[in-house]
Amino acid sequence: MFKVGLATFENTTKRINSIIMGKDSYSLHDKIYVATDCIIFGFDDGVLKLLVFKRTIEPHKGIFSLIGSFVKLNESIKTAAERVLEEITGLKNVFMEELKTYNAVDRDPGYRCISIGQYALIKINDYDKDLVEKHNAIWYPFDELPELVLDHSQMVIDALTRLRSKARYQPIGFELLPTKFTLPQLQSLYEAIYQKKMDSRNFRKKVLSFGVLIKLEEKDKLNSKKGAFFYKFDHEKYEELVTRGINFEV
Amino acid sequence: MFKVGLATFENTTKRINSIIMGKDSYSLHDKIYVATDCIIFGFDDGVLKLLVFKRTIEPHKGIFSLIGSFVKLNESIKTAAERVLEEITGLKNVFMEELKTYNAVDRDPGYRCISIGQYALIKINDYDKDLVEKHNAIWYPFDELPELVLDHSQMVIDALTRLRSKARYQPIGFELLPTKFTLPQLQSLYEAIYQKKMDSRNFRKKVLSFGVLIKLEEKDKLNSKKGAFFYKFDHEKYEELVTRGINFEV
DNA sequence: CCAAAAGTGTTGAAATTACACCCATGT
DNA sequence: ACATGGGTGTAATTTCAACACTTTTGG
Repeated sequence: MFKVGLATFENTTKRINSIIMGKDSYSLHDKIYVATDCIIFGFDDGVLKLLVFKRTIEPHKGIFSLIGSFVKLNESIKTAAERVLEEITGLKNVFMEELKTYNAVDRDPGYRCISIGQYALIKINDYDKDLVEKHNAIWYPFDELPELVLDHSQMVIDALTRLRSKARYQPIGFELLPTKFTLPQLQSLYEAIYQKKMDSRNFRKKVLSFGVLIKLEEKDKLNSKKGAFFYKFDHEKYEELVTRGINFEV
Repeated sequence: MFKVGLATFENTTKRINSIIMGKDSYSLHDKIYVATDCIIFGFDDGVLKLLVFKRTIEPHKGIFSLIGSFVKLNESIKTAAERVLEEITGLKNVFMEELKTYNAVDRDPGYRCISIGQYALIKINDYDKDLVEKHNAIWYPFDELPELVLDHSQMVIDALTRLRSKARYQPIGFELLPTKFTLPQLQSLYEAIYQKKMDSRNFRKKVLSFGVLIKLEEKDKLNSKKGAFFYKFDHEKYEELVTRGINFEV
C-alpha cells in the first residue's frame, strides 16, 4: 500500500478525474460523519470509575458526555481515540478496544453521525491531573454516574458488560492496576467489576495457578500493618500461554 | 425523536442554514463513506460454508468479495446489511450481529471508506437459489475459500473466531440448522465449527441438560436407516433461562 | 497487647472426561 | 443377514465451592 499523505493526494486527484469523467462509482453514495467515544475505566481505592466530562460548548453545553472526537480522513478510528485520550489524560499506549458501533439514524439530532465506542482501561494514578481538570473531566464512581448525552449512557452499560465478560477469561484486569500490585488489590478489583465478594483462598489459588504473576520482594505497607507482597504481571509468559491456547477463566 | 423522512429534510435545511450563518460545528469535520460487509455462514451436509460473490463490475471486477453495501443517510448499518442480504438471498429476519469495524486509512485504495463487518447465520436450505445465482454468489466451504478483495479475508477470519467463541456459551448454532434438526446434525455442526470430533454420549448429555430442546415424534430417515429423532429449539424456555442467568457453555 | 489485614489447606460436591456395546431398519 | 448410523450408562478424574484459623506489625 502507499503512505497516508500520498494516498490523500492520490485520492483527491483520482476523485476529481472520476467526477469529471462521470464514472465515479463512489460519488453516488452518502458520506457520514464518523466519531468515536471513549469509555474510560479507572480503578481507585476499591471503586471502579469512569472518566466523563462536562461539555463547555454547544451542542449539549453543560451536560456530561464521554470523551470523543470526530474521525478525520487520514486517521484510523483507534488513532482518533488515542489522540483525544492523550489530549485529555496525557496517556499513551493505553489498553483500548473497540466496543461496538452506535448508528441509529436519529441518534444525533443534528446530523447523521455514527460513533464507534471504544473502551479504555487506564492505571488511574498515571494520568495527568492538570490536563484532566483543564478539560472539565471528572472521575465518577459507577454507581454515581450522571445522565450522559445522546446514547452515551448506553455505551457505558455496554462497556461494563463487555469488561465483565472479558475479564472472566482474559487477564485484562491488570491494565487497571499499577505495574506493581498486591493480590488483595487484584481481588478488590475483581470484586468491584463483578460486584460480589470472593473468597480470598480460592481467588489466590486461581490467579496464581495461571503462572503469569511474578512475586516481588517488596511489600505494600500502605494498606495493612503486616504488608502485602507486590506482584507484577508476566507479559511474556502470558503471550506464551495464549499461543499455547491456555484459557484464563477466573 | 422524529421520523426518518422528516429528519433527513430537517437536517438538510438545518445544515444549509448553518453553513450560510457560518456557525456549523459539524461542517468543520470530515465525512467518510460507511459500508457494511456481511460474513454469511451456512451449514450444509457437515460442512461450514460462506456465501461470497464474484464481482461483475469495477472496482475489483472478477475477484471474490463479501456481500456488502454502502450505508445510506437514512438507514442504520443493520438495515443496510438486511437490505443487501434480502436482495441476494431473499431472506429476512436472519440472525445477524456486528463483528467489528474495518477502518484502516488505506484499506480501500479508492476513497477513505470504513466498513462494519456483520456476520449472519442462515439456514442454508431456506435461501432463494435463483436470486443467489443471479447475483453470482457462491457457497464456499471454509477450507476452499478463494482470496477475497481488500480486507475481506481478514473479516472472515475474525467472524469465524467470533462464531467459535460465541457458540461456546450461547446456543446460536440453531440459527444454522433447519427448524427441525437431529442431535447428530447438531453435533456435526459443532464439530464443523470447532474442527474436532466429539463424543456423542457426552455431547447429548450436555445439550439436553440445558432443557431448551423439544423432542418431536417425527424422525429423520434420510441420514440413516434407523432414523434420528427431530428436535426443535424452545425459544421461550431459552429466553426464560437467559433472564435467570443460566449459562450455556458447551 | 490488640486491631486489622495477609496469608494459608482440606474436604465434599459437582462437572467433565473417557470409554463400548446394543438397537433399528433399509437393502 | 448385514452394514450403517442412532442411541444409551458408568466409573475415574478433575475442578469448584465452602469453610476458619494463624501470622505480622503499627499503633
